[in-house]
Amino acid sequence: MQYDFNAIEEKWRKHWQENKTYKTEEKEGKPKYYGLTMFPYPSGAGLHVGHPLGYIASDIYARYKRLKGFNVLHPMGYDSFGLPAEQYAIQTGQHPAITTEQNVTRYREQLDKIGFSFDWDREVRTSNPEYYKWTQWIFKQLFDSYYCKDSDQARSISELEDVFEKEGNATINAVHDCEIEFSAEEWKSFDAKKQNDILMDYRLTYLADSWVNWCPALGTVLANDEVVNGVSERGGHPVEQKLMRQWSMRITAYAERLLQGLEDLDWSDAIKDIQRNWIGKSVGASVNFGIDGHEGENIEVFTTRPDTIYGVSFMVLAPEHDLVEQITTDEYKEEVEAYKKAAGMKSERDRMSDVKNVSGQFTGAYAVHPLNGEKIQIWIGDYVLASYGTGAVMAVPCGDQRDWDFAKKFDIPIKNVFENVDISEGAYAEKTGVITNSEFLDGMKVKKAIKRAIHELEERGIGKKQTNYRLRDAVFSRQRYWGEPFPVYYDNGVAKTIDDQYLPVELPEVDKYLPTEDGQPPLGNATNWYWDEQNNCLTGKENADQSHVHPMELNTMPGWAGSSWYFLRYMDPHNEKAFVSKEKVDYWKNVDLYIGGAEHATGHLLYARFWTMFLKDRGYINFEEPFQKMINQGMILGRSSFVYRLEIGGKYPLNTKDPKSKDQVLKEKIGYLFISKGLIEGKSLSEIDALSRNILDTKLSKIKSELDFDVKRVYVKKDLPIHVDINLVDGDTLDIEAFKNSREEYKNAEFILEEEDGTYICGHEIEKMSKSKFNVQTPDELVEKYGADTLRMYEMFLGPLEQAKPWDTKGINGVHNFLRKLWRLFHDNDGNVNLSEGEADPKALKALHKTIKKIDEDMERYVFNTAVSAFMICVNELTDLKCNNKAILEGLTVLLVPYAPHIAEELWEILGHEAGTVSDAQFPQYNEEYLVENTFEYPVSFNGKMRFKAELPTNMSKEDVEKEVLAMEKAQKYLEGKSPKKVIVVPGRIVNVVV
RNA sequence: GCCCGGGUGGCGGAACUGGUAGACGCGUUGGAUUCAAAAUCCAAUUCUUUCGGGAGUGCGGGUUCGAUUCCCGCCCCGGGUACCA
Repeated sequence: MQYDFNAIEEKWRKHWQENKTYKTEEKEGKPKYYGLTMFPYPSGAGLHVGHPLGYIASDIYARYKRLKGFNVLHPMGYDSFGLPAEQYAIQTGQHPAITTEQNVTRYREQLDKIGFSFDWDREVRTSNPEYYKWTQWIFKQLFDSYYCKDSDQARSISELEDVFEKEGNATINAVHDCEIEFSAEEWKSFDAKKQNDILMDYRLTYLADSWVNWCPALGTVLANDEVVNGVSERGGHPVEQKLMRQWSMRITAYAERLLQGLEDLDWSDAIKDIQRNWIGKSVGASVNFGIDGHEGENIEVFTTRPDTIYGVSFMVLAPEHDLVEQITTDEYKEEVEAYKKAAGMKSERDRMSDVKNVSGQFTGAYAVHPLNGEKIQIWIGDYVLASYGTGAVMAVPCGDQRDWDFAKKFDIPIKNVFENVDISEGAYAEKTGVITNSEFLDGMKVKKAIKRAIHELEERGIGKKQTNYRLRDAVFSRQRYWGEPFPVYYDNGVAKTIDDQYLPVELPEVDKYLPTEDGQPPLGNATNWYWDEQNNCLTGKENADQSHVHPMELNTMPGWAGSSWYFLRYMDPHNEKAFVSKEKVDYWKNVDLYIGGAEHATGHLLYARFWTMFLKDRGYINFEEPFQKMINQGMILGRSSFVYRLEIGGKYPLNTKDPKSKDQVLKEKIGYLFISKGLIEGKSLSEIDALSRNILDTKLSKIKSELDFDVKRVYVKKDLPIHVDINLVDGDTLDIEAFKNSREEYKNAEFILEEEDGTYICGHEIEKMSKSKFNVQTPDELVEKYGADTLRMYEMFLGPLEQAKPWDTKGINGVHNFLRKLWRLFHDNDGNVNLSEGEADPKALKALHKTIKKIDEDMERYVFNTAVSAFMICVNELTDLKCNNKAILEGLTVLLVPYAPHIAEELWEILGHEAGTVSDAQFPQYNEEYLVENTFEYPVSFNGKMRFKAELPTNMSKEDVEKEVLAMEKAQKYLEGKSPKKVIVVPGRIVNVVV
């Protein structure tokens, strides 16, 4: 029998499904392994070959761990709330749930074909009410918590209320936005609304007004990168800044822990760095500067260099700073207003890209240096951002390049506080050196001076040590339909959460998915979207006038809500009493290996860490990092093909009016003309025109009679590359007939072909895979043609997992041939099973054990491509040895299970084992004895150049090796009669002779 | 600008701590088998050469008996980030 992969793979897929081979077990005495891949958003386009890359690696690892005797949890699910389905719903009216269901079905079909060992009984979908019930529940937990800085953890908000009740808020050390201080008595005297408002300032998820990019035409808020030049990227509608009351997550409370936690994670440095930058910790001091003539007013600045405080020569406020209006003198009012206006006109993007142009405006006011009492000018400048720190800086031009540029531009004196440092050409920003001209800091090194300065500032009550983070609280509201509804209603403006027993609050039906006419989010269209406090159910607007009926929250949660905790649900997916049981989460703990794209570095991967820390604080789980080790798979790039369309134009008699529209007519009449790549490569337009002359003239003469205007001739304007579907191209050769049939307008297209062989050659380029580039390779066709085992191995063989690489099917034959060669080891020339029993050949044993060792090492290093090579080498060697020994082939079969599970099952059965049991076989034990060599072939180098090889016993001493080698005839030749200066012998490695 | 990652044959890539550069696969060329094809097998394949050799891991230098690997300077590509005080 030939290697019939179709039959084999179908057989085993069915077997695995029917026997639930990959059901997760928690057998006693076995260690646990939790392997996870980022779950996909089920888009309409289906999977392309890039998707399974990470899944295959993850599957290989999970299967490997299983063979190594682990209880393995390897689940899969769908991140099924999201924009594309909603967009589609807006266009077609089809409910996003239906679209999602269809897409999930398609994904599942595709995934099933690749032979993954997922335990599908544990599938989760974030859009399922049974799932988002618990997303809502976690939201409520956050709502009912505050962050206590003393114990450095989240605690119940009721504890906080107790404290308020007893002591007010003066003693409490919590993360909050509360601007007032109150006593216990005052607290008790506040009405419920006021108390709720205050608690809101402490909650870990809270309502606050935040500035957003509001697009009235789209009825939604846009992310910064969706706004281009002040208009929406999609559609070009105007965007305005608007204050909106929205839910936020107090992730900033966790800034330090999110930063410190990175230390112990086995993630790539790239991702850690991105998170570190995002959190953006800077340590320094806040300092208060008085304002001349404004008693009691202060400018608070944040600086990381308090040691340079004597180098301050001016102050800069952000143009939006609150104090600007108050302190600007009459003399400068006009200029300051003008500057503010100009700065306001600039988009953030403009301000970013315009780094070199320094601008600013003097306010006429002076600050008072808190240490030496000097008067210093106060300026405004748009290089100072209102949103970072205090929106004001003390400018130290000798130590900061931006301040230096500013001082130079406006002729402000620069004071040097660094000993023996020249600052005539630029600022000195290094954190080394000795401070001078700074009174009590003179002669101190920077580090010491910083400490001393802070000490002094604190002593004199003008400043304090402070740490700043760039990280902002995360907005948690979306003006969308297809997301988790908030379990929240508003009783006279006070947000209240719905009791746990009535969760989930299910997403209501709406008749359209757009915002309402008065700009409310889509949920404003729902008929039953009021909460009846008395009957604990949703009800309609008609009951809204009853005192116990209140409007529901109209926003929904963002995409990252469901994905922030999904890894926990897999442990206990059907639990109706808890998001996960204590028992399950204590068993499986965090994810041992997480595989996914690097693009989620500041989104999902940060939020999931935040929620995990929070859930730990509240005692639901006992670890605080979700993903212990992570690998980010690189993107698989597509190979796009291009055809080159000739853009034509006409030469008209003089005085012809409106040649453009006549060109258009010509274009339509003449139709599409494509030219092969070989004819335009490196050619000028006039050369191309000359090549096309014949066909153009013929064409023109044919249609001339149909024209109602005169044309002298037709010429080539340019050659326009157009993406062509890669399915119509073989290598670079276009299937012209198929291309013509692919689109109505190409039916009558004409082609200028290669002169040599009359083919049409396409151009190509490596790009991101996307539908619009017609370069998407789906796994399905490859599975059909070569089988899943081949696809799995080929995707791994392509190169290191983390690296981006172009997809090219050219090499897939090689992997497929390998599997066929493996098959032949078990069969004779007629295709009958042919195995031998008994002792194995030592050479075969060596081949096998070398491979065991290599696979083991590669798996421990998470290197998959070289493992495939190792299998190939092994099969090549066994083929050369004509080895059909059962014991050897058995070992090889088990080794291969993670990579090619279908053929491994089949061969396992052929070897006489119970069907379907190879996944739980034991990984072969490596035995070093088989690899012991008696001799080693020493490469002999002269002056570092390898000249010849010398086979010598491995146990020979250094001295003897030297003697033997030098005595050799070949050595004499390279010595040229001289005696060697030095001979280096590294036993078992190399001999190097220095002449 | 700053911070990461990378640059090795025609192509994907290998070489774990400095020790035979180019494993493995693709492609290409030649051959065997076959009526023929598919499949399979064998051989060659970094460049250059006067067939002795010479050069060679982005470029220039250095350390070393020996450098793809370590150090210094530069160039190019990919990703992240951005007046962060």
